[in-house]
Amino acid sequence: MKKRPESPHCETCGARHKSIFCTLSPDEVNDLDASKNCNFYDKGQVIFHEGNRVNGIYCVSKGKIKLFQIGNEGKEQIIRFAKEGDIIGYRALLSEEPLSASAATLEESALCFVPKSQIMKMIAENPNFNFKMLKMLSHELGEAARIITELAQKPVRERLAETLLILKNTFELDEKQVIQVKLSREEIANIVGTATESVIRLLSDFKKEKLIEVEGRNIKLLNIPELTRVANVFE
Amino acid sequence: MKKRPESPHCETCGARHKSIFCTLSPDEVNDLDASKNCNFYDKGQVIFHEGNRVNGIYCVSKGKIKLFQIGNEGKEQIIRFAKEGDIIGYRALLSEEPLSASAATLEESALCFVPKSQIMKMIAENPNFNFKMLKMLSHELGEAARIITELAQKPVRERLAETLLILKNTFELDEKQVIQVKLSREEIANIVGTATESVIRLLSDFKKEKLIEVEGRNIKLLNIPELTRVANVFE
DNA sequence: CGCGCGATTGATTCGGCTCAATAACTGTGG
DNA sequence: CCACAGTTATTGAGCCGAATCAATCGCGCG
Repeated sequence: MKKRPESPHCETCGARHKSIFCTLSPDEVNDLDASKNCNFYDKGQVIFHEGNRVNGIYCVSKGKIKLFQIGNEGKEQIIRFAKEGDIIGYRALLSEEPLSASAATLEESALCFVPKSQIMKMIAENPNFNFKMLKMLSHELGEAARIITELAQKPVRERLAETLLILKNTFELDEKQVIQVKLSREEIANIVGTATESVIRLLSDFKKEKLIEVEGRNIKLLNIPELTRVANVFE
Repeated sequence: MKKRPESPHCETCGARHKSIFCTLSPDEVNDLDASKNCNFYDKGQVIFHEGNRVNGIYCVSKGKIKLFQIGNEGKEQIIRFAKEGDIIGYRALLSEEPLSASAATLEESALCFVPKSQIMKMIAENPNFNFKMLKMLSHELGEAARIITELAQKPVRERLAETLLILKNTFELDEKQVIQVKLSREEIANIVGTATESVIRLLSDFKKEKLIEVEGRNIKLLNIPELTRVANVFE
């Protein structure tokens, strides 16, 4: 049996301070803590399945998560990522629709489940929290719109360059400029919306052009300004 | 000078009953009405520009609106539509970011501007309204995710078929099965994310296959089940 | 040490874009 | 009411980006 770390307490949870819960009062934090339920996941485990119902949200205490849909040919499309402090499942909860995406861990992770009642209570009683929620949703909506335009209009090379930059912003670089997330070539293809082989060929092009360096699943960014130019992003 | 119809009163505005404002109390409706400002637009007029700031939302009292982004090559990408009872501009308002899209009328329209203060007041004081807002945003987010997957994975033919079905659901059919919105071939291409010529060729294919009939900008749907099959949508 | 999946590379095909040339249509002014 | 100009729609030819298919390579791991 795998040894499981202690379930974190919201009060001391490092993730909380970067999360939507960062401005709760001490009382509210205790409330949240009492209602939550923490679970640990191995790499690659599914947290929830597209199409199912949810009765709460998941807060990422530790780890990295991909959210994806399965297209008609069974191909995965990665919609977004979540990391420490992010919440997932809130879209389906608030719209009262089935989950529009599945979630799976990209590495060993810990997630706390917070029941709907608790979320609704905070929305109703804490205008600050409510406003943060509205803000998060509308921010996401803007991101989604941007992605739609780029998928519709940009060639794969530009989208891949941009994806690398987005991964950098989401997961940051270490001191060696390596993006702090490990994805298979196929997963990268499933973000960009292309074939695995195309990702491989283009990454190898970028390598030749000295924009990146690749070692297994580690990608080191050598020339971010030029990568930005290749990505053709201005905003 | 163009003759302008009377500014509608929220209380009697037909659009209100299908809108997010449908459950306001009489007092709130009066409040809303006092704060709003109605404007009339010709076909093709721009209501707001991507990148600008907003200080309120627009409620469509009459007419049809397209929301779109301009990609790097200057190509328009239509993100969504709004019709009677829909509101636009709320994403930027709530996220406190610049507008992520521009809005333009597809026909003569009337829109009421509701200032931020009024919206915020209703969010703060009317939990029902607040919840509707959260629900709308998260619903939209789900739609956006679905569009992302389809853009990334489906061929143009399927996307066009699906677009026709979406237009049908959004704008309805008249008694002759004609979609009740007039779009140029280029605009259709800018929804689907393809070239104008491709839309023309595929519409002509659909015509040959007896799926649709076309007369100028009127599109009549002859065989919705088969069109659904072509669109390859199951959900 | 060998199995098996993920990564890579090459060859080929094809969907869909671009470019170019008409044709049809819309609104305008005489 | 017609002629003209400027769009918008249509059609054809050719090209190209990217997908698919096939084979090989190279780990990571039991």
